[in-house]
Amino acid sequence: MKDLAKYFKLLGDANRLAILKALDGWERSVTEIIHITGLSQTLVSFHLRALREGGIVDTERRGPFIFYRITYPKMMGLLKEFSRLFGREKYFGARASTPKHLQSRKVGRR
Amino acid sequence: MKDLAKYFKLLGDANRLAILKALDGWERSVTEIIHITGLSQTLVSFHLRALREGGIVDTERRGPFIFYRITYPKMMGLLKEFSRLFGREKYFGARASTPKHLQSRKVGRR
DNA sequence: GGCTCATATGAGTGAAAATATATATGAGAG
DNA sequence: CTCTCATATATATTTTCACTCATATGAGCC
Repeated sequence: MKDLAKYFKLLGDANRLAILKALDGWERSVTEIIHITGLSQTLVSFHLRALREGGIVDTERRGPFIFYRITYPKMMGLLKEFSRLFGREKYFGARASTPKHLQSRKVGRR
Repeated sequence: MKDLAKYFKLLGDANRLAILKALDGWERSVTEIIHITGLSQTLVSFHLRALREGGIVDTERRGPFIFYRITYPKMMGLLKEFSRLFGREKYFGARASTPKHLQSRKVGRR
């Protein structure tokens, strides 16, 4: 039971949810995540570490950038179902897009 | 976003998950929950309050007993999907049964 | 009324989690 | 090798949370 709770604990923070939403369907660099969420660099880095150590996100360094993506392809779908269940559809309905000068990549059909 | 995080925060505790599992498909009195989970009366009451105030469980008093049930019929299904997603199927695979001398009621097809 | 069983509440404590500030590391450009 | 940009980490502070202990409330029975 404990480890399942661990995953929900990770999802139980508004800033981490915002980060996951930013990653929905995309690979994104930390800088992008910072811009999309409006959170401070340290705070984003802090939460990314938590998500990474919890196994919820994956990373890959390419040049100076570190790209993050969601580990479990189906997770965002479940998040949206939860949203709907609780009458909070609006929050996970749309995915953030990417300013052109930033370098994220759409994640292939997974 | 905030309120969605609130729900996940509620799910992010092993004792609360144990309580929800005890309620899966059943209405249960507090005493039953105490016996099934093995948690102290105060602790169960404490977590039930959190779940109740978060809207995740409903209550109904019948005589001296207060029966608790899960508010969102589909929630346990989603919990199980999450479990599977993270490779934690075992935890929400089976539902607890009821000792005969206790008074819980199966919840109708919902 | 007083007694008992079922459950809730309030105050206090320790621990963990979120955040901020400061500093470090790692990669590429020149 | 130095400078800069991207990102991480260490430490301190603040806030939130789980838990316990003690006590209260509410319903039924005598």
